[in-house]
Amino acid sequence: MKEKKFKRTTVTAALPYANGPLHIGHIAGAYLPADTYVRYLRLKGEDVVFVCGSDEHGVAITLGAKKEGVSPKQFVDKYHALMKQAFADFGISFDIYARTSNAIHHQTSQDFFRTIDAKQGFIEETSDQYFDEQENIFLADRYIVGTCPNCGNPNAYGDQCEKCGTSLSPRQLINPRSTVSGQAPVLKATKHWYFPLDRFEAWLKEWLVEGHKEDWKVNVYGQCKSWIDQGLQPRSITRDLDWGIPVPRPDAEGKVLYVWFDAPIGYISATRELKGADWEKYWKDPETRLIHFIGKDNIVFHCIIFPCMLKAEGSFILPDNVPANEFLNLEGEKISTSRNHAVWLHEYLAELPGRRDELRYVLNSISPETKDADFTWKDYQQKVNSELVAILGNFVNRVMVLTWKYFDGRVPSAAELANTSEKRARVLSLYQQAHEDLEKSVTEMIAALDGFRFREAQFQLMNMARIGNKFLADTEPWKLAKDDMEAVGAILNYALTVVGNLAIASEPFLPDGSANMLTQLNITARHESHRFWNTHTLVEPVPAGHRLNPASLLYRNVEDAEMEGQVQKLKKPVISTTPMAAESHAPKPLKPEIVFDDFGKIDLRIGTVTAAEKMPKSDKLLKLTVNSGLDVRTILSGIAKHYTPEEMVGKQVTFVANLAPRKMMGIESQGMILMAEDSDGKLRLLQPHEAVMPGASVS
RNA sequence: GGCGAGGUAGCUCAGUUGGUUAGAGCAUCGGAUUCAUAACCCGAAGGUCGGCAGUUCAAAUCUGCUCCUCGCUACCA
Repeated sequence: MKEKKFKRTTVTAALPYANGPLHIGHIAGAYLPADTYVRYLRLKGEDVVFVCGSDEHGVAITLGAKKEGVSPKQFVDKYHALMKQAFADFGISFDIYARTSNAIHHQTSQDFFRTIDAKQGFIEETSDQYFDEQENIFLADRYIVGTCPNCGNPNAYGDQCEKCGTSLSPRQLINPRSTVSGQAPVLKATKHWYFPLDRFEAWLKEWLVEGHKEDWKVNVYGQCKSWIDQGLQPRSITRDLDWGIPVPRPDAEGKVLYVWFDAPIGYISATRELKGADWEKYWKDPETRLIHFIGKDNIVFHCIIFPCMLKAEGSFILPDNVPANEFLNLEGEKISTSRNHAVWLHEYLAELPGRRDELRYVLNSISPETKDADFTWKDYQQKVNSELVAILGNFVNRVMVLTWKYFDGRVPSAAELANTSEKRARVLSLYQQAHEDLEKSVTEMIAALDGFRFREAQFQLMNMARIGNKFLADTEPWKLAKDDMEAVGAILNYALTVVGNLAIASEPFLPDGSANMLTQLNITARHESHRFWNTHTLVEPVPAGHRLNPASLLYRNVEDAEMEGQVQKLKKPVISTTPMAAESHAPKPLKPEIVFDDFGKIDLRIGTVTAAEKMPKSDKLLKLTVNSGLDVRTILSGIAKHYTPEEMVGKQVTFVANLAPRKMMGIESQGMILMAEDSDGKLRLLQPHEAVMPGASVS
């Protein structure tokens, strides 16, 4: 694609869902790269608006509120405040952090809906859906469980059975029940509106598949293309719920917009809230460049569905790029809120105060730009100590200390280093080399920023400090100080120039360190900064004769003791301190009461697994041969993700012996192995405390 | 199961038309140095480029198969 000239840029960062605090995965995925990019654009002097806000609608909010015993409004108020504060404390420089429960957002979303409705209409469709009479809500698929018609798993979800992997619809479940109340739901007719995504297929092929083949990241493009190639279906955009944005139609009483429909419009309403009457040019002027920063789980929505919505509305511009990141793991495992396996942003800020740049630096240097990345505290400590402290911090410090030592804190003049001596000639040539290397790094850093390659950009920043260190080591001003102070002055003058350029260059990555450097240098450098970012060349922000402030350390080493606590916290995530995690730990609701006779019908036995193999073509099923004491039977169990066939052999298992046989993948399963399911979905065998005879009954 | 993205030195990653001894930073080891937060600077060592097979004079790079990780698979937000 040809490089297009834009007048301004609208940058969005994914709206975080207001049901829990932020963790480092969120930051690394969207907010840090977005913030870095926006800071860069601002420094260039571009007209940029950076919007974000809390996503506060949806069923999960209403359920979360119920669990905490508060209203949805109170619930989102709490998490909105928490997230807004954490972002602010961390220094993410949103121009506005809005929220989707604001009136202006409701109005914007309804206007958006009305326009599309008037222009080309939505598809209306009435269907029977499960309804929880006790809670008075319609149940989304994930909130219905029942017995899987395929494998007999009694806890299959309405969309899929996690045991056998079969895709289901709620209607297929046997004995469905609501996960909210535990009650059996009833079928109730309800009308919904669907967005005709299928009508945009041809347009998407042109705009996205052809138009963004080259300039979008390969992971983003690949997934979009695959989605489009599979064919698109109309998508429901309304829900039966009393929390959300009312559907603006007279015949839509009690309906709200589906949260996925209103959430991205939140970017628009946030801009409206911020800019007032001036907002439209950030969304409707073709000379505005729209960039969405998101995590990979949001790709399809931001690259396909939202653009189609914008296109359908008709007056909006489309995203120019969607630099989605992959995921961040923590100490080799997925970040999990339910197991409290996470580093929470607000906790980090409280427990490691004054270390904002450190987290930015580490997260940026492992940024999951092309594949999932792993955050470890050991790596954090190492990167801070041996890069941020040892290379950048140390360079700045030694230049400052040298200047104070030899020139009493006054910037020495850059005397002409004529070839009057061999030593001076050498310094001159080292200077020329350093300058050339520095210019190259600056050019590459800015090119990387333009290409959303923030890891690379930050590496080039550090490279500038490396070049500075080498320059000092090569010129050895502390030796020249014995007989040629003019040369020392010239060397330090240049070294201070490098520090000044580092102060300017580090602002998008390390805002605190940047400010600290400017303070030490006693400059503001606004004009030079603008020049630096626009011309891609070194500037001279520190004039000779200028008085410096006293030297102070930029960064401190992270001591082992500081890491101890963090590592320990992850090792024993017994009870979480965060409300969100505590709530996810809550066991499933109690099922309806039964009488003893109901229980007595079930014949539970202990058996021994004599053979086990993986079912071919199945991800989840193991085929077990079980000696039940009475017979030897084949039982299929959806535990392949949790146990290998090898480890199953010889194990005693508890199983339902009188369950009607069921055929799965062509093989009959004669029973069902009992498993305990942890909050993270992990399955563990139920075994007798000590070995018993096969066939022993369980009661 | 289908689709998408990844699998390159201990760690984080480069390697865009297939072509000399596969690169960088950090870590490790050795050396040098003392202005500096035992920091910096120089040097060395370290990789069967996930595996197998194929195309080719030549493959990390192309083709097929296969293994591993993550995501999507359409009403969980």
